[in-house]
Amino acid sequence: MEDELHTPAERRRIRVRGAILEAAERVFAVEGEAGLSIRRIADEIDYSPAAIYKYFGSKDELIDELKEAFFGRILESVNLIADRAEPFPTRARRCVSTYVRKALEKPHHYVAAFSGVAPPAPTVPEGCEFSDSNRAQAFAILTEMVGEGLDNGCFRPELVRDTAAKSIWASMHGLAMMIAHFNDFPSMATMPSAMSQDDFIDFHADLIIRSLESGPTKRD
Amino acid sequence: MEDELHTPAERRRIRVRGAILEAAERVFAVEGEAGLSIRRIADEIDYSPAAIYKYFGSKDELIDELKEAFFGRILESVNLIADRAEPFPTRARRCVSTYVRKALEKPHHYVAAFSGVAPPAPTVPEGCEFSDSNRAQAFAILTEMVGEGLDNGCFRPELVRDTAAKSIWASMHGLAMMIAHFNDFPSMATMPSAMSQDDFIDFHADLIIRSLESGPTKRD
DNA sequence: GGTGCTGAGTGAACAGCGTTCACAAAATGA
DNA sequence: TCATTTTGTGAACGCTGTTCACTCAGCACC
Repeated sequence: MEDELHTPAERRRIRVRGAILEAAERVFAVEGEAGLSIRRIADEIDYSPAAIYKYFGSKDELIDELKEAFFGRILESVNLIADRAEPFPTRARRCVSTYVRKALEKPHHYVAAFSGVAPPAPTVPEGCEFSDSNRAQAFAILTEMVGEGLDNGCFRPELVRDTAAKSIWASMHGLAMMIAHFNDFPSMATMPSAMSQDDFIDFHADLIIRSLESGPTKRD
Repeated sequence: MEDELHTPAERRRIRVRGAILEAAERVFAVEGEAGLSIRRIADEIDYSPAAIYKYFGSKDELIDELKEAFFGRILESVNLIADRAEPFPTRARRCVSTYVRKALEKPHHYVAAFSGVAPPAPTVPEGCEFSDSNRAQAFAILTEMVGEGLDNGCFRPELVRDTAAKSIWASMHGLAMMIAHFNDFPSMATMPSAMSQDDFIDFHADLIIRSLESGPTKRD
């Protein structure tokens, strides 16, 4: 909680660092990873390109920080919904739809966060990944939710918490990626008459949760 | 079916073009989009970098051809399963799991195919996309399958074919992306004891189809 | 057979990229 | 005030995609 460091040098440093991140964030949100270059950031904050390397070890390191911060904000929003007092299966559905909607506020960020390919061997990652903390937190929210559904009998008892949680994550991640990638999803060019994007997110969330529910489910 | 063009010049041209694509495919599969450069391809086939531009308009054009070919191969495999005589809900599940498994045979290809972000405005795409033909075919397979499930009463009658199909696509796409991105999915570093990757794919496929089924579903 | 012509292939160059490095300037601690 | 550390810079290296003037081989036609 004691974020305020007092020496002028330290305050100056985090201010410049923040300016770099903020400029990068701005460019990245609009033009994506392709439009973001070290020289571009340097122009934006009126510094020389080399200066940025006094604050970040590499471009990847800088971008990773952007991605993780954004993903953290998504999790924050989902957490807010998860803790809200609301009847259960509805709340679960809202968690899913909130995740997707939050992710789509900055499609470039979200897609970039998942765009690397991890190597099969246990070597150091090539594609940039999430910190274990973010992965773990995303995962914790979901397992907790599944656990709740199991406890109150809403979900099928034979389900394994962790496994079901990963399945939910995969499915909602897929929708976020689809909409981010195809600007016209779910309408799609070949099939113009379709559900609105907002309605589709809710529909998808319903399907995801429904796949876990125990009894024959009925909706209002 | 009359692919054989007779003039030596024409045959030579498609042979060189094929060599370029084959070299690119090889490098791309192992090192991904990052490791693939025009100069690298040129080295691989003992041509000058400029020569490649006699066969492809740009690097993006070349890579798009790789991606589409790969996605086409995925669809081919899924189509084979979809047409096979097999009891229905099982066949539907197999379509989903086949899609995921095929996609994961070349993770770099699959991830790259979905890595661009389409602009919100109806301008020309910035991220590389699928040809409408591939999108349409992927979509056609799924809608047909959903239609079959609706006809034989296996799926809930209130479902809309196209909407349900898109939802399936999103969910299975999500799993493919997850496994491609996190090398340890679904185990994951923080939670090592978990289902095997193969079993998880089947489990996920089961959940996806189950979310569409009408009655209380029971499995063997 | 000689004569254009079309297309394949090339080396050199351009602009941009991430990154490094020796160096100047400024801020800091004594 | 002096020494030291930190901050910022310009120039360079090696890489990238792409273009362009150029050469040369193969083909059609008279």
